[in-house]
Amino acid sequence: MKQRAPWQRTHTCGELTLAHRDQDVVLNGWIENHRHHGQLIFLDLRDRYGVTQVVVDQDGPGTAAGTFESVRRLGAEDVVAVHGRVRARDADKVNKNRTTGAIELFATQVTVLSEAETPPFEVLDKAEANEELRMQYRYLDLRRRPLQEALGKRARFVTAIRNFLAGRGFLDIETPILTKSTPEGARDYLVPSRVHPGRFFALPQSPQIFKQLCMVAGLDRYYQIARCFRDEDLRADRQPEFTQIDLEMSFVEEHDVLDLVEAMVVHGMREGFGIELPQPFPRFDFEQAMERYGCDKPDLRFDMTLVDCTELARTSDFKVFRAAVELGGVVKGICAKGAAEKFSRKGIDELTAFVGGLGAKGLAWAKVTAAGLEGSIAKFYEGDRGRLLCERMEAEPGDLLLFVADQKKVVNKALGDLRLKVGGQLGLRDPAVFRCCWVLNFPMFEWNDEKARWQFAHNPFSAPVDWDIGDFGVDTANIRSRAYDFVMNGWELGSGSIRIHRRELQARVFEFLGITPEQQRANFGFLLDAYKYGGPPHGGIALGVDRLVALALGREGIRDVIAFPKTSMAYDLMADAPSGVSPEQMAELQIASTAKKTP
RNA sequence: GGGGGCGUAGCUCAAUUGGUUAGAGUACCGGACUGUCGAUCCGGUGGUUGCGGGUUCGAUUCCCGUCGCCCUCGCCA
Repeated sequence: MKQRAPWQRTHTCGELTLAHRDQDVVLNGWIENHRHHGQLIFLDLRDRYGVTQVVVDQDGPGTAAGTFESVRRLGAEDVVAVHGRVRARDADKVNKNRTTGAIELFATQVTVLSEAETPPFEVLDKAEANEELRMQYRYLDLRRRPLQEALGKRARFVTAIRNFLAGRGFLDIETPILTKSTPEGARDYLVPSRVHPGRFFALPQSPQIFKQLCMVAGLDRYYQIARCFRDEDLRADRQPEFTQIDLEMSFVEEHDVLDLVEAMVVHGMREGFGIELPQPFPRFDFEQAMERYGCDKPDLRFDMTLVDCTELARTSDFKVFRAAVELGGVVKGICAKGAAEKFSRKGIDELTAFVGGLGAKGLAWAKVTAAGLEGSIAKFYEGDRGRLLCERMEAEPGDLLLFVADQKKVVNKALGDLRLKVGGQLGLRDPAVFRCCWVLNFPMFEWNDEKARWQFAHNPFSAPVDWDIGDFGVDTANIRSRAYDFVMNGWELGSGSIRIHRRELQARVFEFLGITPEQQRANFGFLLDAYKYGGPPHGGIALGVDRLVALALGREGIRDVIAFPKTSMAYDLMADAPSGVSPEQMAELQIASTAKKTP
């Protein structure tokens, strides 16, 4: 039989019920609250599993001498062991808000395991404290239910993912944290090398190249819950270090990866959060997503798709529409079902200002009534013209129509964002509803105005849709890559591709982007070399765990699902990191700081 | 790097047009109380108004600078 010290718990603070009545038990936990009634004291004892009420009666049967006096001095967050007997409460004294509310622990002896100073903020779920303080004393904030629940479900989710992938033959393989800096992409976090003075490791922005080398190695199926590091400015959904479900498979095409990841996400969401995702996830071509939703990460919780009305506008009496078409632009609209009454003139003015901020010159609108259209474009769409427009927009009386006319890029951006805004105002973006989709065939390259050259739209290892493409310089903007994004509720949660697996093609891509053979050798030589010795066709994906968990739990940002996050200035308020180091350490590494202020 | 918001008691917040001794709730400390569960009642401690400077007879309030936190644009292949 297992040894148990006298103070150690027999049960947790979440599990005692009427089934345990009259049993002698020991609980360990933190004092969450205490209520004194003269000769009677109530303690709420908390651990990860719940809260149980402890009663200490000065003259109670079996109450050890001195117990009451010592308990009287206890306060919030003291850590104690309570010996006692489980007692059923009278019917009128049951606390229905707690799973343990039907019983209480009648204490015979209370041992103080650790005394606590008054905490800087109250460790109660309902107590408010600003985030700065909560981050500084993260270990106290972590005692509270919102964070404990987030970390608990996150762990369940990750375990489910591991089980899923392990069950399908994936190997969990660790890749280096100390690795090589590469010029493209995000800024690297650097680590100086002592034994190679003047040289630096970089922390990985992702395990990308190593997982591809795993494929060259014939490991066939790789996965890793991988920490990634990027030294860029932060947002609510970005931390300097974050976690990805990273995986790669050999001898596969897009549908193999997508099918597997879809099943994995469904499994993880179910096991981790009890969320059932509707399947299959729709798959959109990049172009199709842009046309219908105005963006490459559609929020499918509601419809309100962008409808092209360019042909109808071509012959319109409305000069703004006709002029846009004549200049090679497009006219598109969205139909907000039943929204006519929900948007006043002022509300529509606000929408106009909103799209104005996105580059649109204006917002044409009409409310659909049984008698026809009302609104800014009504007089140009009387009678049949109006009927045709409504038909095109699939609009019925009570609907609100919103149109933007401009160059395609502007229209898609303006209407795409407007769709999200109006959808939000109409309550169509329910945080308890989850809709996923895939977006495929992204452009391979995009033009960088600033640098006046083409650059990777996704990553330099994504294969072009046409394996045997001759010249990347011809019709560059229309070359598609075999890249795909996983999207949930308008959040990009994953990104991957079928990779280039032949040295010659990879080298040509680099060359097209102006990376010289010397630079290729210096930065990616080991990957190019590896392909000399037989690289299998392969592809994979990386999913952002922090964002996925935050979304599933309806949290505002990913700090709420990370145990020890950093501030938006990439600072750890609890550990005080980064910090200065001694001159000796600097000297040993043969580095010097040029910072104006020394920490 | 740019824009915006915030900073007052341990915590959450208030303080009129720039004007008396900067208040309230809560926490904390002391007292009363044998059925509370956000206990209640009585009393008390607690302030570099983030920091530095300026304007003023007088600054929490206005101005300049600075630090920190949050949001956001750029950035994040």
